[in-house]
Amino acid sequence: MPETFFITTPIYYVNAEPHIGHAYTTIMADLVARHHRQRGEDVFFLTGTDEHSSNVVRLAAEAGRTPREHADLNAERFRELGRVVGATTDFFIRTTDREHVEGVQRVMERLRESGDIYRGAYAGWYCTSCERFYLDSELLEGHVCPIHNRPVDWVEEENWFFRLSAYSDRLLARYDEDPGWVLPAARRNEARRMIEDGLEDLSISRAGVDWGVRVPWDPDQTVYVWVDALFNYYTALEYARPGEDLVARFWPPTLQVMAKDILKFHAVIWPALLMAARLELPRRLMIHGYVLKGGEKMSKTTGNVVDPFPFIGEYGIDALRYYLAREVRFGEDGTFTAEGFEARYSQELGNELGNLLNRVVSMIGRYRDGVVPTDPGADGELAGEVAATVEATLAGYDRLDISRALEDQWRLVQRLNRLVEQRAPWTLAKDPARAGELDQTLFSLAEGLRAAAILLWPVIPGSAERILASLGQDAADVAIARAAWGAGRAGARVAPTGPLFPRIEEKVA
RNA sequence: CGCGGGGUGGAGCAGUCUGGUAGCUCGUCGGGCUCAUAACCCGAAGGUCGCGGGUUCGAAUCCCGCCCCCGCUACCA
Repeated sequence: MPETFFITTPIYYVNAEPHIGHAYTTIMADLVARHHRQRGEDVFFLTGTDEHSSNVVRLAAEAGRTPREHADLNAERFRELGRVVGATTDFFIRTTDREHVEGVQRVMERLRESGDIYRGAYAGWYCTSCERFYLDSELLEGHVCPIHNRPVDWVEEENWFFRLSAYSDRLLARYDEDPGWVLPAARRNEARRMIEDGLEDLSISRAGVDWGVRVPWDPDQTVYVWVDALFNYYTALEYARPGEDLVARFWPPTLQVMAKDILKFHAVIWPALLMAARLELPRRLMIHGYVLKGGEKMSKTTGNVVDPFPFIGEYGIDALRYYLAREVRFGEDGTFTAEGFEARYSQELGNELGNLLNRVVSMIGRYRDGVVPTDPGADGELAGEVAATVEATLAGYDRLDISRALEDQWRLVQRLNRLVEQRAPWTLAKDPARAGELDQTLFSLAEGLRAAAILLWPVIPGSAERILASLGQDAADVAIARAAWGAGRAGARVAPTGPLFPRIEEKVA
């Protein structure tokens, strides 16, 4: 049985406009998912949309729609985003799915059995946009929400509470037993600090909200949206493939990817809820940074939101995947600039990688009638470098330092360009006595490029497949094992192709 | 106030955990090559690593203090 690998993105809030940040999260998760598929693992990649909360009801009403219509419309936009960025998602969950709703209700019963659910009174100022209570001291003059600048409501209600405070020790123990549980370390420390500073019990239901999951034993209450949302990771497995027990096969998540703004929900509340429900905790959480625009957080207010769609239309999805993976160090904030994007596209993808394929295929065509020479077996040094790059790739993905893995892979690409200059095949070709050297050089170039394509496949899948096809290799077989020196199809016939990353004159604003 | 991140040649970054010649990409300047998407390769110039103290034979890296920027608040990954 192959190892299983269950990876998730957060579910995206339907009220949001899909922007490059969502694309980034999905793309990074997809890189990891694809990489593990290359290793031959049994991968399940989950994403979806978060559709409940009174806020959805309000916005839907403002748009003259029912909540359902509103959610349907926007969920589709996120589904579309996933398609456009090339995400190999296995299932797209919507929290309004009937099966999810029922799943959450079953989970609520499990939580209740823990004995850590109790009924409590809550009175305070509540902002429906924030979905949270405020202290008097936190509010602006006249009881106005400091975030939304809207009046808050005085709410007195009986809610169901989760005894989160009782889980501090167990949570800290989890952190201690595996320092790599939450990555990167800075985020782990931050989460730990939240726990050490003391946890308050969590209200996990709301009264008077219709658009949500009913608390099974108290239909007047609906489940707090975050509890509803978090358990998507579990409920999805219950019904993603009817007739199959994916829970048994995939639970718990091997890796959960998310941005730093939802650290507390995933690194504190979520594991506590799982403990209460007697479910295994995720093996690892990866908290990534923000894609900044001009060094600032993107915001609709300041109008600096980057819409990924035009860039994808102009340059192709591989270019965006490559740029984000390379430019933004996984785990840290990074900056998106049109100039940087164009620079990496033309310099690295076009000039270095695309042109490398072009010149290699062209030389094999010109000097060897399009047939890759068989391995003369004398390029041990290059073979070693390829092997080292494979190792660096595996290690990089294991540490989730994907930017680093990509840098290492790129060094191989650059090494191959250098090899062309060093060996100067055009000179070798003029001297029949050096035919052996020429064979060796052309084989090594084709072989190195073939390995690079396989290693780069998670990041630039379409382009990698084109490279393999152009080299006369099976583009469908991208198993990491095939990146080994000499593992390709022998005596392959190359097929010239158009430029992989054509030069582009127009610029996308 | 508190929590977190950051300040490294013109620009953008790595290196800081595990002290020991400061590295990468772009840009600039000079040279080479001609297989290739006017692409590729080689070389050079350019940095007192935010400021001040301390530890040390030795500090970008460890310790103390200070300054500045950013996030934690938003439609939002």
